[in-house]
Amino acid sequence: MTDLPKAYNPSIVEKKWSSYWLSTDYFQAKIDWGKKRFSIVIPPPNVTGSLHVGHALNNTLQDIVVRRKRMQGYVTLWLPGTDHAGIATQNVVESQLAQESLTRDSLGREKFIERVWQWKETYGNLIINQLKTLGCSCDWSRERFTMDEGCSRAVREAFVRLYNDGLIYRGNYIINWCPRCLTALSDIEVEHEEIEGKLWYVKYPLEDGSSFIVVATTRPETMLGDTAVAVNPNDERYRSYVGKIAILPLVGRKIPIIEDEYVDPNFGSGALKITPAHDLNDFEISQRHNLPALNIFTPDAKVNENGGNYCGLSREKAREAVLKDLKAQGLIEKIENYLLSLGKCYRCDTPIEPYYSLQWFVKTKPLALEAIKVVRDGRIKFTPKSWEKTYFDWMENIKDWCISRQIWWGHQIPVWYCQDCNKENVEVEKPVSCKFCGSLELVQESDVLDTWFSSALWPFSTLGWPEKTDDLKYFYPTDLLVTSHDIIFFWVARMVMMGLYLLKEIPFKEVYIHGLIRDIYGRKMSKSRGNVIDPLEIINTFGTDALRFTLAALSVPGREIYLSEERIEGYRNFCNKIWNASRFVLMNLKDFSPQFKPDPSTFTLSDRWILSRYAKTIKRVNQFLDVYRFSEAAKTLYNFFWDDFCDWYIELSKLSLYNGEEIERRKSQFLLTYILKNFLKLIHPFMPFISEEIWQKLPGCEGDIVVALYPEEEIIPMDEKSEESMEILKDLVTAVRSIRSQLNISPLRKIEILFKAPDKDKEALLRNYADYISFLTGASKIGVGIDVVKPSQSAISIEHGVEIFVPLADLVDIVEERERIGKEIFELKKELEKVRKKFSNKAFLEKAPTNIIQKEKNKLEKLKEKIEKLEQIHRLLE
RNA sequence: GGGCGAUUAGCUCAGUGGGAGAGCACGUGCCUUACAAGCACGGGGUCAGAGGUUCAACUCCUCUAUCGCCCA
Repeated sequence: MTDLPKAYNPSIVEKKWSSYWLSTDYFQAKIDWGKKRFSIVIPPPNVTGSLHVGHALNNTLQDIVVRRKRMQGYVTLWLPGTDHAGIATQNVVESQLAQESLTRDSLGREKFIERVWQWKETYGNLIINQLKTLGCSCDWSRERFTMDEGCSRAVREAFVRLYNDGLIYRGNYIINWCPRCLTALSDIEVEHEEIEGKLWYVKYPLEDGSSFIVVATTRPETMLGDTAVAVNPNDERYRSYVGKIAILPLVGRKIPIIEDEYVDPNFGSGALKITPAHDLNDFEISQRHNLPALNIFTPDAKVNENGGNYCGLSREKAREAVLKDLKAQGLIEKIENYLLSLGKCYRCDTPIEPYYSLQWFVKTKPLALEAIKVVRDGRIKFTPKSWEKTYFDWMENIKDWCISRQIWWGHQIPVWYCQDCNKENVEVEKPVSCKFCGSLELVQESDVLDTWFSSALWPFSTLGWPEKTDDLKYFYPTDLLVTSHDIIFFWVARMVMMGLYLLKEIPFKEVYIHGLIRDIYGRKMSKSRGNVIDPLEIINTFGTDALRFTLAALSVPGREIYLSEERIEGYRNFCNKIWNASRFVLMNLKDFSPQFKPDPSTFTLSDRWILSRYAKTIKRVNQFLDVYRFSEAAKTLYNFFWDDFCDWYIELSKLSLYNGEEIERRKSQFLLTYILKNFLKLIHPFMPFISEEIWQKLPGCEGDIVVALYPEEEIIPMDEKSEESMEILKDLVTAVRSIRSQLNISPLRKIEILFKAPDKDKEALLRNYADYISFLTGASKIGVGIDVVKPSQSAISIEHGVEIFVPLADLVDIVEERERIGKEIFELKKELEKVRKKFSNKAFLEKAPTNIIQKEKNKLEKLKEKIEKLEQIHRLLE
């Protein structure tokens, strides 16, 4: 007897194998120039906190790919690591400080950064441990961090090269400023939200006192920084105003009225107030007309000294005050409701302030050209392909990338300003003296780089670049990147640009884009909504394998994932099913010898059938995984195991295990073990733990499943004939069971069944496998023949032309039975009518392919035959 | 405003130019010596709407409606 418990207990099993695997070197990629290799780098999770279920999805999919490749014999590298996540991490550490009534300024830059490193140690380790809990088979000996020494060196090297090639510059521009994070952001770090706002029409008096010009604005408070009013040159209404001077209300500044093509005459009043320091479009117009840019806000978005009386007010208060004063002076003409798009910081949700300031930029157009080309050429392939369009659209309209951040946590920009000659020294390592004037007075740029700058180098900085390491030579370019569509611009696109620019080589050959996880209402998961699913909680409740399998089963390309606990529970039950089926097999291996090889000529129909089903399963699973159709692969495995193996094969194997000859029993033991063993290998990438656990218990399974050979299309042939015969038997069994169920016959009551076969073949099949049927239907006696006569009182059914009679003198209600058969005839006739209609259509016979016509003909014949038989019986019941 | 995706059983979702599927939920009967986290049987859908292409449309095309996402 086996000592397996009745229910699968994941937690013990998972801990055991997790630590066992880590004690081996299976996950370490050892360079072997003679072998094919597969490499992939992890999208490094942010060290801001713990993993969420989105990470679980991302890493499960990677692990499925990686484990299969490893089992297929590739030298497989999955390189793990974490991301320093500049602003986000700085924010969480700052709120931690706030709880101790500290601020980063009170601590000072150096102490603060120390604190962040402490945070990184804690949460970086937590994340790595969570990945291990999830079963990720990463090469932990190669773990990296975006701010470790090597990655930092790579960042400086990349910066210097870009700078020397003129692709990095510093300049005064309008950038997106977060008044809470107190830093510049790039365009894509701003999230736009449609809000209901207002459009205020404000009268600006003309200097000559003749009249007013009315401007329309959604942000009246910014008028404090206006330096012009612009109209469209073709706008007849304002022709006479152009060249005149307006007096800025509340401020009294004299500002010119200019003309510019940008102005849309149909928007608002057709006259646009120009605030160069706080609006991108205004800034561009101001550049064309040499207008000054007047900054009216402090970094935390309060009005500064340029705002006169309003100085010190927040943006919101300033708006109220300005409107109140304008109204008092009768300068508001009208107010309209208006839908406007409000930019918010992607890290803290604070409304962004367009801000004129001195920042560092990457000139992206030249980089984008190459990056577009490699995807067009198919050198990089997206799955699903539709994301390529998104990629192109963005790349083709790319804007320069603001990379400087006014925060402390990150890679400090490798630029040293000479205090004597004011020139920029841009170097990989800190220079001793100014290379222009020899001065020793050098001060490093205090800004740090955008987090995504270092992420862009991840696929090669982690392999040793800029050194020409063996790792880099062997593993670069990587084979695959698995990520979600929300960071195609942030990360994927930039890795392509940087890889091509710095290494003249793509960073990866394929990109698989999976969906985002949402809750059952389709909402994004977020901590503030309180709808996050904690993967560790799920793992505690249902087990890691159940979670992994669920995530894979829900991963349909191009679709978001709606996750619910019910679904996970269902796959937990599947784990239990695997467990118990294995338990059954193990319980029946008493005299099993792994050396025993059965003679295939002793295989019965169900043996040949399950082997054929198994062969198809291997083929389909491999085909689906090759194109990243995780859900189809998962479903194939699920259906094979539960529906074919458990529901039919195991049941039928009981015949030979319990009642068969020794040779037959041994044959069944062999096949049960064989199928189970190979199924475990097939499912191992999805369910690493339970598969390893059972593998280790099964006799004849050598070594560890982690490195067992993944089943490929085998020598085992598909056997359509056996599948067909088995289908017939299954349908007949179901028909009899259905009779039992409908007539409420107790499962304990033995019944007699008579089969009237339509031909010799079916007669032979039924005679040969009558034991299957009696076992599966609980029949005590089975009669088979071509000229069986329906017993007077019996339930009847017809499947595959076989008439099934279950004599039940006391149980069949003739009236009810007549009614039931009448109903079935009616349904069949409806079906028949549909098929007949096809044949009455001449064009169908002329144009449809012959195999389809044949198929329809068969269908027609079968329907006719079945109806005829049923009608006969129907008449008999009168 | 531009682009993308979705609309299939009560719920969550697969699927395919030629017989509408799964899981969960539901109903009925079963503690059948692997499994009640189970077994058996069953009910349930004008495949969003309209038009078109085709011998044939849930599937391809167009439009409409609703929902979601991205970009400006």
